[in-house]
Amino acid sequence: MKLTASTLEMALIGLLKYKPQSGYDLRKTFATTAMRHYSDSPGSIYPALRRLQSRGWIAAKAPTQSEDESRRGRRLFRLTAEGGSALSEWLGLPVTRDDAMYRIPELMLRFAFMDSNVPRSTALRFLDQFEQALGSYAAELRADFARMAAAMPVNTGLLAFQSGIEGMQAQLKWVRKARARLKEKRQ
Amino acid sequence: MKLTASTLEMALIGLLKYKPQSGYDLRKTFATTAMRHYSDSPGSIYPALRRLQSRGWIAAKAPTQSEDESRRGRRLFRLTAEGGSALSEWLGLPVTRDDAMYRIPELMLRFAFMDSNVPRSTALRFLDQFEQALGSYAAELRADFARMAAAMPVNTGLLAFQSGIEGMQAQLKWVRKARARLKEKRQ
DNA sequence: TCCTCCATGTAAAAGGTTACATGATTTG
DNA sequence: CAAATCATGTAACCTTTTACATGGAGGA
Repeated sequence: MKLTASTLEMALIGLLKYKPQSGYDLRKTFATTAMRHYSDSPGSIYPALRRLQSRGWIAAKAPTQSEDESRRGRRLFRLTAEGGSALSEWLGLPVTRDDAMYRIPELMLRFAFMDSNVPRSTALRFLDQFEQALGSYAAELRADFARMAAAMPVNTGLLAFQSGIEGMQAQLKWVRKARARLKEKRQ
Repeated sequence: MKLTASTLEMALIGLLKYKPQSGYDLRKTFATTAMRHYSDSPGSIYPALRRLQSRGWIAAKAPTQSEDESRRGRRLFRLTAEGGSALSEWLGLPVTRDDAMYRIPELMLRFAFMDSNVPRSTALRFLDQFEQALGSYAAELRADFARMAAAMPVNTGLLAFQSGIEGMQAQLKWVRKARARLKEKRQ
């Protein structure tokens, strides 16, 4: 079995955990909601659903029904037990420095799906690790900035670089606020 | 001729405009500097250089030399006149709402390369258009947020969404500061 | 000569985009 | 039933990732 799944696949898994849906439903979600960064093209969704199905993570809603397998028309998918485990495992993965450097969107997707899928402690650990990873990244960025300012007399280049730094600082600020929020409402 | 080029290709073009370099030099830049978000794998760089060469945007440094074409070893590439035009055109492209929603990294790459390649007025127009696009995007995000807060009782989901909003606000703040910087130093 | 970097080449697989095709279902 | 819309399928192409292969240059 494949050990890694694409971000699109995990987005599908998370949405199907919420409730069984058709490929078309999922496409509409990607097309019209805050998840619009994921492709809503049939050429990405339907093949992804096939992969997930052949991996055993999702299944057609009523697998025992005697319907013709090759029929067309609306087909609901649901998450299997294996798919649920895969989701939980993915949500509980440690946050690495590389994640914070290259995969922020995936991290935010993970965090978004944590509610009602993993205990709050997992979300809090995620935020702690995220903060640490961002701190480590910040050190690297400062070194880069020094090297860059020395080597190139490039105005817009330095400004573009600063945009990255400020984005990271905003992310760091968010992490701290999010943690405070999660702790405060001790449900 | 292809009308669009990948972001990696434009990154290569911009670096080659700065000075002629070998594929290995470019790989090292991607591996060790602030441009590390671009792939430094040989499987992406060398094929990309081939594509640019066959498109006429770059050429081997001394094209008239009688060297064996199929030799290995270090080979410098330089930007051609066509490549320079393609770069200028790309830098001068208008900033759309879709750019601000889906292609921030490419926008920042464009801005980084503007210095010494296009007049300052182009950079200022870029920032104006970027600000307007971000404002349009912000309206959409607010609508999303309202719909989302009503539809889902998801804590971490809403928090993740806020991270996106705050990132956009940080970007907006940066745009204004960058414009002030560019205007102040009236070189 | 041997070893170690430097530097480029390439094949296979995976995933996404675009564009088109086609089967169902609803509505007038 | 005709038209529009819902819903899925798929083929061609492109780029990237991964992994491995190969050639050149310099030092011990």
